[in-house]
Amino acid sequence: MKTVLMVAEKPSLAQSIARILSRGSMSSRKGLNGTCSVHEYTGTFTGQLVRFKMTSVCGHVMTLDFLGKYNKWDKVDPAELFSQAPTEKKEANPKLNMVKFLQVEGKGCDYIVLWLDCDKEGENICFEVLDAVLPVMNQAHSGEKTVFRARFSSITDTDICTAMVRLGEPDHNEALSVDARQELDLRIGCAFTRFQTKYFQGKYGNLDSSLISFGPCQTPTLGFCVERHDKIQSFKPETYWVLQAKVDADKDRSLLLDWDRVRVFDREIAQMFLNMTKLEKEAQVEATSRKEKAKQRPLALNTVEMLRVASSSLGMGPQHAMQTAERLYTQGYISYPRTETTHYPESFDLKGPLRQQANHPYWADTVKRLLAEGINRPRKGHDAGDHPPITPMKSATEAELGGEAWRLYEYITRHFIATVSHDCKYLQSTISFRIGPEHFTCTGKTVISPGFTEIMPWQSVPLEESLPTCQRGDTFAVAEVKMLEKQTSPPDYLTEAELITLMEKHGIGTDASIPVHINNICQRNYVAVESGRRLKPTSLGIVLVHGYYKIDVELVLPTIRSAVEKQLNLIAQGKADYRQVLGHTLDVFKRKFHYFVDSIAGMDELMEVSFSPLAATGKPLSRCGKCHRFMKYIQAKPSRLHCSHCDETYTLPQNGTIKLYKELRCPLDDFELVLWSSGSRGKSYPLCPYCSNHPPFRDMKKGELPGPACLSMLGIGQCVECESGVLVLDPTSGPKWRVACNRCNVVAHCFENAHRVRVSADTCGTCEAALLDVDFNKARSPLLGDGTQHTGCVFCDPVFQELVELKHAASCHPMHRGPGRRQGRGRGRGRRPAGKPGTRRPKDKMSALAAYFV
DNA sequence: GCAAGGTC
Repeated sequence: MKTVLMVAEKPSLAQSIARILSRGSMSSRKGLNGTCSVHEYTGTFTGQLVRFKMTSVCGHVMTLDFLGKYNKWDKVDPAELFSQAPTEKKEANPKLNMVKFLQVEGKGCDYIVLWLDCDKEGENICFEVLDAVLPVMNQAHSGEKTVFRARFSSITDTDICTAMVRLGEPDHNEALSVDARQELDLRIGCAFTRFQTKYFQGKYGNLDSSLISFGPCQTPTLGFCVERHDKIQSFKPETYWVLQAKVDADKDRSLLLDWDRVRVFDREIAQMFLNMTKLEKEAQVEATSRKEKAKQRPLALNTVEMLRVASSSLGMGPQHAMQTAERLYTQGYISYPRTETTHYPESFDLKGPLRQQANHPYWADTVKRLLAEGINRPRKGHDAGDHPPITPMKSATEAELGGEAWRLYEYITRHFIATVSHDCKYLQSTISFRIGPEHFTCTGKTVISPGFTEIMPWQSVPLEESLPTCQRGDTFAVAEVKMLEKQTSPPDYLTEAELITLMEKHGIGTDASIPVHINNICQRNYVAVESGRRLKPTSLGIVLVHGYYKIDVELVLPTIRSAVEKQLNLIAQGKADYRQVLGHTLDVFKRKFHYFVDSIAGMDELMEVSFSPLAATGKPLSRCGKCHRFMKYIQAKPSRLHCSHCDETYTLPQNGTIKLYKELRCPLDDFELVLWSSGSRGKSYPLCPYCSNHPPFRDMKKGELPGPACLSMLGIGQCVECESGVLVLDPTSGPKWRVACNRCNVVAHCFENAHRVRVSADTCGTCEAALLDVDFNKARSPLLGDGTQHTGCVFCDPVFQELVELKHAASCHPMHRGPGRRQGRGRGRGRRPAGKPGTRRPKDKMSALAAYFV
């Protein structure tokens, strides 16, 4: 029997589609990566009985990156990234082993049906799947078609079954347009980001951002926030005047009337209108109206609307809201949370999910009534053909979900119930008055039936006293006419919800990536989230955007993306050549880049105002090995040492504190050593600022710590647990002395209360580790007799063995540690494992250490 | 270390 491999874009869709096509009779198993499942069943395909294997990928299989050597920031001129630097496709998520998985499942299959999402990205993934799978599939008989594309617009029985009988072919042009987008984003984003970062980080010490990034989505996103900031800054309040009239309605009730002119900006004119009305005793009723109006129930919920409400009403950031929604989805409480669609397909069973809510403590009454009296069909929304709107799938209580997840679930559920409820109906009464020559109006609303506002009370029409009944020609006594002086007020900072709306309107990002872009500009310190989730740009964010305004405003305009996308669409439609569009667009941006580099002084002028030069930042810490002057320690991210005399900067390990280390100097380069430590219970080790930036040994990675020069004074021998680590004495750890591995989290506690511990120049005759020279405290010396000094091997010496206890550093939370590392505590009694068979270690310590790195 | 786009 022949086999048909079918691939969807994500595991959940593979399951839904397989269930529909197999009519529920399938057998399922997990794939080798533990994430994707394979659903198998038999059926007919092109008139023959076949075995179907339905599985999925997890989004993109591959991602685009530069060849490794072009990722060295110090060695590559960012301008090269526009054309010279070659790119390669790498597995998007190596942990998932997607290519291997597809090949295991695809081996021996005869046909393939691609069920990827029906958008350009999905079309591109089709070809990623084919690249992986075609080489291992059975060879086709001559002329026989083996590759098919299913096109569907919703995940319903009819749509899926129709797609299955009308299989087509994957669209190469659409896939190419995505290839082009990937390459453009990569080349342009990385070139600008690297240039800006290096340029400004090399000049300013208090930027407080380890990266100064640029991107066709994130930069316009930041642009929106700064645009609002500028509006606030340049706002000039204006004074205006309004007339307010009050008439007597009943004995003890008066009505406030709104002026039909709303407001005027000229005091004298306002005064003139006041004078003309003030003398009038009566207000004439000119007209009355009573209209039944409706407040529409909401459209079914899609991702972007959910994120807006989560931010504005629940106070949850988009990234967090999305994570919470994903958890609710995987636990089965809600349907798939990433969708653009606000329309339920005709065949969608609305009553099923509603019935689930019929006994919920908070809304059972409303739901039961809806079920008994009949639900209202949801409004017609937009069908993007991806997934149904976000729908609660099973009932849940606050206790069950807890906190944030509950609040989001509650909103989703209330919103869903609202979409099948009736509109809110109310009566709007209006009375138009004339006082002298001026016209005034009074309106009032009374609810006829609350409809959906019952389940969404925050949307309800506010209760108002009803207006008095009257008709044209009636008069009311004027109680008062007065002139109020008011001022226009500036807009407030952009709310996250407003920003989402702007991004959606300008096509910046997608429902899945909008939260990521917002998160990026926050994390990079371009904007800060203020109360009410308003986004206030930082001085860095403002300087960046104003700099783009000065140099090349297109870099920050929202049209930067849509203009490129227009070109990409030509590729997708087959109207333009992929190579040509790519080459042309890269050429345009390459010119922009060179102009930007040439004009960077314009942005720099703005930087100077807000930030201090490297030389003026930080405090003197350690001496430079070249000029022997003090270098300054700059604590702001990324922490580093700067020698203003040599104009050199040396980056330091992050996330820890740096101190001077005993004024010792590195024997290789004469730089003063510094001591890095992380947290109170973490590790610490000395390092040479020069060695760790300019590794003296081949193949030693930059930033690998501590530098071998320092190890030469403190290294003891190979780690007892990991392959490549070196055990290093932590010379600051006394009186609870420690020896720690420079790679893994092995820590040995030893020689408690010893006065002094030093690494000796001699090595152990048995295991070749460096000997330790220990001065014990006289009163507590473990040595026989009254000796206080002992030299020996920490692994082999019988005296020392009793004094060494092996542990693991608490530098990271146990939850995040890999499984193999938690070997518990144990006394480091055993001998150090012998070297690899057949390898003889050189005696000399320096060359022994070099052997680890070369 | 960088982009944006999928998804877990």
